[in-house]
Amino acid sequence: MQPKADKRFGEPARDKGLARLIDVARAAGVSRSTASNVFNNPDLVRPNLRQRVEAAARDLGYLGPDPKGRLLRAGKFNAIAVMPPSDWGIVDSLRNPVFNLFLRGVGEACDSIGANLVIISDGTGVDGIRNALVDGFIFGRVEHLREIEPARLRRLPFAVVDFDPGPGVGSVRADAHAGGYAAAKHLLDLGHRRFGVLSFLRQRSTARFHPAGLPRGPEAVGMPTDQEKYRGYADALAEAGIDIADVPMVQADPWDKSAASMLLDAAPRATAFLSMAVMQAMELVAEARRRGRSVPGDLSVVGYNDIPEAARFDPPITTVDGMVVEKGRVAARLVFAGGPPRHEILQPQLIIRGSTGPAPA
Amino acid sequence: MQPKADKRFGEPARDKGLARLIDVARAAGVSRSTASNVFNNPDLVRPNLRQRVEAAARDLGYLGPDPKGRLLRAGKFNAIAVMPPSDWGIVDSLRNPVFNLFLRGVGEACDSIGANLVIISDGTGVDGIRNALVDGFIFGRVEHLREIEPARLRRLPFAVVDFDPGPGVGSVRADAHAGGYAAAKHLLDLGHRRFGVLSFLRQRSTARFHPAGLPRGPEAVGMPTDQEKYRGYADALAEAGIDIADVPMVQADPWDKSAASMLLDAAPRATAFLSMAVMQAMELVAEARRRGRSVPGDLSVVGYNDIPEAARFDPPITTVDGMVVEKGRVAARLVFAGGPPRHEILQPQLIIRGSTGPAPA
DNA sequence: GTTTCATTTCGGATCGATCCAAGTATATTT
DNA sequence: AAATATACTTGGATCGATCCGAAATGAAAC
Repeated sequence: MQPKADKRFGEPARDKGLARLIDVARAAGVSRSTASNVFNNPDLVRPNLRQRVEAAARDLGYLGPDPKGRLLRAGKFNAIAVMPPSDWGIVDSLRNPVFNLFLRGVGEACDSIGANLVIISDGTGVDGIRNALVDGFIFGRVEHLREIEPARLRRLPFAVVDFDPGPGVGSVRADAHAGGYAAAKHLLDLGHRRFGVLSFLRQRSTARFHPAGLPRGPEAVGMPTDQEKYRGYADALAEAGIDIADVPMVQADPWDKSAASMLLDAAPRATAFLSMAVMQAMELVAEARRRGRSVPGDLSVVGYNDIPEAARFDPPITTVDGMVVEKGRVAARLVFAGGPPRHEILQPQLIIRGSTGPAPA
Repeated sequence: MQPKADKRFGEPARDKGLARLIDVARAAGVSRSTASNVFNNPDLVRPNLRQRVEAAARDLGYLGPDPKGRLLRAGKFNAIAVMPPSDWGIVDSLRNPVFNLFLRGVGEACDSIGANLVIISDGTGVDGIRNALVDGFIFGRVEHLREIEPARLRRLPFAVVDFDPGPGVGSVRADAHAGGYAAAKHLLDLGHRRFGVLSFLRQRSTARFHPAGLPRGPEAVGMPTDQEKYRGYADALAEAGIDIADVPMVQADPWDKSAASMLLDAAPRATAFLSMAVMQAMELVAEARRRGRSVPGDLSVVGYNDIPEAARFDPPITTVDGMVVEKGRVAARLVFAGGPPRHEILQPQLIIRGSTGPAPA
């Protein structure tokens, strides 16, 4: 993904025939400081001098102070970096609809203060962090402390999402347990008692079917947040006397289209499905309909995270708003705010739409 | 959109208690150059010295050369800027599904050479261009030459999309005429003879219905590319003896949901619809179905541009692949390549899916 | 016509690093 | 052991601007 950016050095402005501030100053017969002021504090310079400098600048084709030099003094980049998850590139970040939501949140905060948004190519690579020309970092998804170590060493403000790296670092997360709980509770309230679960796989591989619940160990249900969702499901089901270990589950990569099909085969009598991803939920609904089962008549599906497409889907998908946009906003604010690191926890909201209905009699 | 980013200057590293290269060098009892080499050309430094410098760096908590200083010498940012269309912010760029496609193309090129992608907040503002810490610019959508003038003055490589600013500037565009032509031709080949057109409005306002074709003047059919699509439609229809001036058209903002409804009312007998936006096409299909008309049985719809959602839609939308991702790729390559400005023209492809079928008998 | 005070202008120092020509230590050859 | 080749190190210059205290200018006051 990164054949080490070409290191040929840019030529100095002089050699390119470009005017520098000092050239303008000389041409106008004033000092560098005065010329600088013409561009940055015009009020301090008397009109006649100012005009002379401006004329000189025009003649030399000088547009204004070079950001490089200015930057060196100012020490501020007016930009914030988003680090894509470990093994992603820029494209993956842009393509993933949920991450896109997150970027939007960050972008909103950037827009509001006029800062630029930088997506780092070399994700969590040390070089990417060391050389990024930004005032702070946002880590889109982190699994290990060591991924954020270089940022801490650079002593730039940064924030981490969906991962609590301890007291020294700002972080935002959504209460995925509450989100999962709400999703399952909704289906229970509608009278459903036979469930199926669609979950992420941590590593890329083909879909797997688990006839009886959660295999043990950390690798089990995807990312830590997915494990929280799972426990949220489990707790809600438990209240209705259902042991989630008895609920069939398919684990699959989001791109794996066979997952929906596999789950419907595996849980032929289930009427309620909990999906940890809204894309998988849509795929499940589509597959169910292809098989002639009506949604939400015969079966109900709840997704997780709310992308715009879910609302346009036929039927519109009932899903949990995982507060992803808000997460981006908050993360950016944590970085811009400076100050002592804070930890924010957001509350997901269930959004009831058309993919869920009463359990069939 | 931009309350002028806070200009407080970052403090010098010294004052923050941060070590600089020179501090490390002093602590290790070597020259700055040698210390620099330890980080950049370790092979040049004998092991014992190197270890001394590394130890000193560790003791002082120095991670490596500060990108600011390095940058000043190197003159290269290893980043490329995307300028959102004039009145957009970062959020708008990320939200718009077609622009997102474009960003992906740019991102792909960035990933391949390990460069960062910067989305500029102050779109075409002069300051945004003047101060951006990037090696080149890509203008996502430009309507006036003056918008790119600051970039030209900065003498950084840049490329423009869907707009031909003349020989001096690199540009990429898709042949929208060909795309429009292909869309209309496809419907004609299927036997359709009664059409309706759904087009963009240039300015935000409520949907407008044009019972008889294109009003004159440049403001007529949205952006210049849309005018090309329109002429593409017109030329294809003309070959079948249909004057596009007789085809009902609704112009609307993409977000305006009333447009689909308005067009169906206005063209009750039409069986074929040409939409300049794929989102509008989906909305039109949805509305038609809501009215009990089958797609593609009773009527056919062709969109323009291919977003992933279109393929997942029920029915999958027949649309023109406007080569948006490729546009992004090419634009980025034009910028990275340097050399004399080139002008690339891409050929759109019709993608036949489920929203079009034979005209009803 | 000085003196006083506010307004402009100036030049040296600085931001943090890298390049480069020149100098010094080490290794090799004879 | 001296001469030469090679491998490391070094300090000065530089990248392009801004800051800041001091100097110069101009206006107002006496």
